[in-house]
Amino acid sequence: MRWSQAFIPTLKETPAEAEIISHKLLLRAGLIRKLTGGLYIFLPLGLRALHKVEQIVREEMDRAGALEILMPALQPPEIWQQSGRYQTAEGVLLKARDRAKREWILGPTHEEVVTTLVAGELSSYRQLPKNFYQIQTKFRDEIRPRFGLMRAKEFVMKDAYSFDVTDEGAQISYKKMYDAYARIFERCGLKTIAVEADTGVMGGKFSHEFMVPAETGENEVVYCDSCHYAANLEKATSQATKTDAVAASAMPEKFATPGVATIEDLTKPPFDTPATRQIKTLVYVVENKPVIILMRGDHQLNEAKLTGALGTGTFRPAEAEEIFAALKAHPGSLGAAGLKDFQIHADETLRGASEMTTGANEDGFHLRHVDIARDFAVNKWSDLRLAAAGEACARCGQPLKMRRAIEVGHVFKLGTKYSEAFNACFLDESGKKQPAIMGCYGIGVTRTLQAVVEQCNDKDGIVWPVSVAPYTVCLTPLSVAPDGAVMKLAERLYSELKERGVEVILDDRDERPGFKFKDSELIGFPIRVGIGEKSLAKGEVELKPRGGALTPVKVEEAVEKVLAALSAR
RNA sequence: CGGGGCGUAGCGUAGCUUGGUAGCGCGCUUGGUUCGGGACCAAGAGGUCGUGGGUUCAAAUCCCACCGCCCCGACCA
Repeated sequence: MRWSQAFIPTLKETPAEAEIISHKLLLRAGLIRKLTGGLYIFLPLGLRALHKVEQIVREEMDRAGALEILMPALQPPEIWQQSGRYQTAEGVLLKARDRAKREWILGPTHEEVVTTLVAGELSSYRQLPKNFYQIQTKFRDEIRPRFGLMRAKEFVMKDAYSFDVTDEGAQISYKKMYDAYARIFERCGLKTIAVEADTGVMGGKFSHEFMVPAETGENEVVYCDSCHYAANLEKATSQATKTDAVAASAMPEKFATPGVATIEDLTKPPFDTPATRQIKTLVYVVENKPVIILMRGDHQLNEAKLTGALGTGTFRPAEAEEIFAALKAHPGSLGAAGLKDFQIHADETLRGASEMTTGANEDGFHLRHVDIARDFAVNKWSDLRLAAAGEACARCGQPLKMRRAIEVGHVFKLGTKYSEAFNACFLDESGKKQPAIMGCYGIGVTRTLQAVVEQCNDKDGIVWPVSVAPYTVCLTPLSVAPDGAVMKLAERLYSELKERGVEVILDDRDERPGFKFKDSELIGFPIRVGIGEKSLAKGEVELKPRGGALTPVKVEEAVEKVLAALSAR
């Protein structure tokens, strides 16, 4: 490609819309432009990089034995009714109507479609396992699109769906995808960590997310350096540090705490009760009934875990009026001592605790000398707390760490939820009908692209890995007079590199050297070859890897040196 | 949806408090000089000041409503 013929609108200044480095660079380097919130146009360079990521994904999926198909983005609502997700996923569904006012769904994911396909086509165990994938635009009615391609209303996703005869088979399919994902992200030049994840509305059995560590990530990852345990904060566990039982507990005693409304307030004089010796009483409305949740004062409730403990996701924190109606007290003075007519869920950490302080269920009063076992009618004990950095790893006991990360991929073991809903069954060896055991596997392709930029940049711009760079080599003649020796050599190298299969761009613009250098560094081509009169006088050109040192190379060796430099990166 | 911020030329912005001519930088056009790290000089083109309403002799500026964008929270690849 000749730069003068291309469309590469680089920007010296950052548009106000961008907040994080990758978004700024995607705009400044002329890779994308915004149409409106959450919708982006891929310009030529951006599209080339996107295609590179897609191709890596495709090659690794094929290598793992998955079969590429393409399903419609437009889907009939009936199949969403059939899976039950017309209601449960309603929040993310973008809908459209045709001329007959019939409703359509712009596909946010394709479990329903692919399972319908399989239900009609596969009927024998001999045909399994199968894994179908596609690379396609997905639509989601995001509550808040953000950070350019990171979270958009429309994005390119690779989604794969595996169908197996047995649980063990499904496990193997899952492992294949897990391994393929690790290869894909590695080939994209990304450092990722695979973490245990919550299955959320997908309704699966277990899952892993592939995370790119980044301060700007929207996820919190909890990990352990010594045993390699890593999990999404939603899913993470830590050792239940038992609350010390203090012997010879007196009977509960009510005491006045005027104006005390928080755990924090009680830790101050004159009360001086540490948060670890307080019981936090939360009220949730679960399927229209109030449920009481007890946490230790220094712990936070993890709603993902609560979903698991309750067996339902339809709950919300109760409003202050609802709480008062149920307990005759306001938040800040709540307590569950002596309550009998409520479901009470408590976090494991509180098991056996005594000498605790909690609300008295009377505004302005608390109770001390509370003993969980003696004074509370706990219906269910579960792990409900949000893990925190510094707590002991549940596996090895070492302190856990926490960091932010970008989720670029997610593998799920789904089970038979969809195969049962769509009757995607097969006959096994004994002629018995069985639902296929499914897995589903997603990669945010556009997000992965941005994650690469987020991870690979310096003060001058993007530093593309060779594997996803829009062009790998930028030829920079410092003078473009067509009859000059510099441009003649540039043209010759341009042809030779193209012949050798190198994706090369020739900066034939009549611009000053500094201007061209800045542009090539902003865009981040892995190798730049500078061709100028000074070095040419010595029979040399200048090979400059992005972010590396400039090395003079002999003209006649230039092509080989470029190829060597590319394969070394 | 709740909270915060912002809409002025393609991009970045000043002006708004205290109403009266819309300014600067980048980019763009033309000419010239430059030519190894985002050159310089000169002359230009380009603006319904987000939209609608109100106040006023007069509104980018004051008031109201709406729309859009960005950030923080709930959602996810």
